[in-house]
Amino acid sequence: MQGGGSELNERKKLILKAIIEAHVKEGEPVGSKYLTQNKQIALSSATIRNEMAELESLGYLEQPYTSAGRVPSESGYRFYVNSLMQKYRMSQNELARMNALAKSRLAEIDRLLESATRLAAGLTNYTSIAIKPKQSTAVITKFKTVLLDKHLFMLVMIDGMGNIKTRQITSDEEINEETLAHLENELNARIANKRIDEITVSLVMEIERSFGEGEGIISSVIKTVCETLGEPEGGDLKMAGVNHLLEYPEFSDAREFKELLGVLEEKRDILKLVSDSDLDEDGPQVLIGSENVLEEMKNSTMVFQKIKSNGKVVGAIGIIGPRRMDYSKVISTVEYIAQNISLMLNSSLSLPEAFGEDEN
Amino acid sequence: MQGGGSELNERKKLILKAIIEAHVKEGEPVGSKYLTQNKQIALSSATIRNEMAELESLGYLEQPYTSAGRVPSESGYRFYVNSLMQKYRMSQNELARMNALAKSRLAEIDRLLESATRLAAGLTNYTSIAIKPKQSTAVITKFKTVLLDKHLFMLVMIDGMGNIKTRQITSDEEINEETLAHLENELNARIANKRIDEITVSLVMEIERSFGEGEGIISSVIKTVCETLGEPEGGDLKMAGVNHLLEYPEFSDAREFKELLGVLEEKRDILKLVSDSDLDEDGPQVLIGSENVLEEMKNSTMVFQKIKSNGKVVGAIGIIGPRRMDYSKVISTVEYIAQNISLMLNSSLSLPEAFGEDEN
DNA sequence: AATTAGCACTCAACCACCTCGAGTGCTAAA
DNA sequence: TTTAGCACTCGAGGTGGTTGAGTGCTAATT
Repeated sequence: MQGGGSELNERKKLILKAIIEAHVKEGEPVGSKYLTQNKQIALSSATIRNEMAELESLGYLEQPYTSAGRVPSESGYRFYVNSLMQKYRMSQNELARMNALAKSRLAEIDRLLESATRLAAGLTNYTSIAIKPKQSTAVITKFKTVLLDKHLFMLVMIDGMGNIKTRQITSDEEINEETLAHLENELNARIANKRIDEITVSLVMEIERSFGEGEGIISSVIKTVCETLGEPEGGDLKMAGVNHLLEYPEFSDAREFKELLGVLEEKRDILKLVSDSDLDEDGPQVLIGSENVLEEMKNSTMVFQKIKSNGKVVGAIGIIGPRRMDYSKVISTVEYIAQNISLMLNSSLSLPEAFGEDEN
Repeated sequence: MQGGGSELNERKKLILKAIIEAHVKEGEPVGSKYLTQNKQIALSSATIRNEMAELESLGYLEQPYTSAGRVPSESGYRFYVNSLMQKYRMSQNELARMNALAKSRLAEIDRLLESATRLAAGLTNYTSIAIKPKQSTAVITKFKTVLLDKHLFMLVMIDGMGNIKTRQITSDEEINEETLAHLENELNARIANKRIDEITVSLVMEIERSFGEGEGIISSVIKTVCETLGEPEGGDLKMAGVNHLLEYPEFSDAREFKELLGVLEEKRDILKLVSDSDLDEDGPQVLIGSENVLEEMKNSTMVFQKIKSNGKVVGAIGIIGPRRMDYSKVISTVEYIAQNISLMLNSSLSLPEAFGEDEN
């Protein structure tokens, strides 16, 4: 289905490329006559028709109905992306907007990803998503506490991946700095670096015993910790530019669009899709139509790239649109943004290896 | 346009109510014959027709075209909501789902609102939004710092409204606990309780002077603080169940739906709409069609209620759907959820009044 | 052998026309 | 005051015809 395309001579490649680019631009089936306008193809419509017929029997083109023009098939797009496509040249304006992101120097990955989605959606006119994978917060390596009020404090947890999570916890009893410091020590001594199944009742009781009184908060703290460890958690998905999709006739069918929207809102499936994808692949990944496992996306294309910080995947940024998509532009954009973010994260001085060897 | 409806006799009210409820259920214009099936209305179709004609001339009904049935007008819905509607009785199942939210005991308003939107969308089958108003973080009353790593720390800021914001800040130089404690003190002494226009360069220089060395971080800290104060910030909008809207024929027109989606994504306008609404109104507020100022929402209805914690508005929860909406159910749902959340927030022991008099 | 002109054929899109029926307003009878 | 009866309106939906872009095939041309 995908066999390298070495069976295609140069002329077929030229025609296929022209058809795809015309179709992407116009959104309509491309006929033989239309292609004769193309200066690169100095052939009569009849000859082009013959070539098109062959390209169709090879599976690269499809005909919506007899006597309509041709439309690229999934394999057609795939071959185009793999072999035919030229690199997209960014305009000055586009470059400027991307670089503005880099200059913003947002430290938190959450806020950075949010800006990145908005940017990607704005540049491409498709829907953009940003993903933080559901990394298993297997253990918490370090606890910190901050007293906010007599009855309220904040628990800061740093996990093995260098993620920082905060939760606010209220207490009926009054809390003072000492109690909190004590709590912090106990947590770091007894709970830190333990998996959820290693947090036993006796462990909790030990902590409670070490508190003379004021042990009221402990159970809610432990509950919070366990929730943080246990939750499928982390898996977060932001999106922007959903409304762009409605500009494309492909999504004028409400039912289909509703399904896609449902998947995007549900988040779970998309997160899985990205997590399951080839981990070692550093560059942009392109899933065309049914290459997406999800039934609801069989008429869409997703382009995404993982974002690495110090060798670890910390997120991904992607674009979702119709199968008929400006692949060249989208792929370049995703690639450029993802690379920039990775760069920004790496330059803001490494975190991970520094953890755990610190004090505690 | 809206005049109390005292001009309507009981029979007209009965017919108007029946028309609206039939139209909400069926989604199509309601004819006089259809209404004769209604046991409550023991009249012939001809009589009903006469009444309908009068209701139309009073502005409560509209006719899509001669010889179609009648459709409620905006004023019709408005009158229905104000005077005709009966209280919706929740089913056991619905009550159970709402109470599950109350039991979750989420402390942070963000996460609470997120759960609430999902619930509201699920219960009503419309789109639900949750809003945190852009309260002017005019001043920060208290700073806290947490050292996370040699080159990274977290700045915790508590503003006048009791909101807690955290930002991570990286530094090229190494940071130690003492530097950080010093920084915290300086911030609390010099920056706390100052408006953004009161933070002068000389103030910053004073702080820098008080640091022998390691003053490298100060500028980025101040920058972060100013960003936090200056940003329109805070205004946050979550939504859920957008795809539900596509089930209603009202939104099958892609262009219109795209506009609504655009407004929802842009967030700004919706936030403004809710912020501008009657502050003193405690109950649910219903904006039908063009009662929404936004052009894009003139065919939609928004029902929302503010959420108060200790007398202050800390958010709102709402439903957006077509004008033809199950008002009774939606209003009850919004009301119930909003009340529950307010209750939860109040029961988790007051914050605001405790701030500022603490230490610092 | 490869290319092209020519031609018959196909089929969605478009339009004009028609029928159907739900629903109306009005009038006159009950 | 209510209702039966009737002529009328008008969108929805179906039919049939035309148009034209596009095809595949064949035969002529290079």
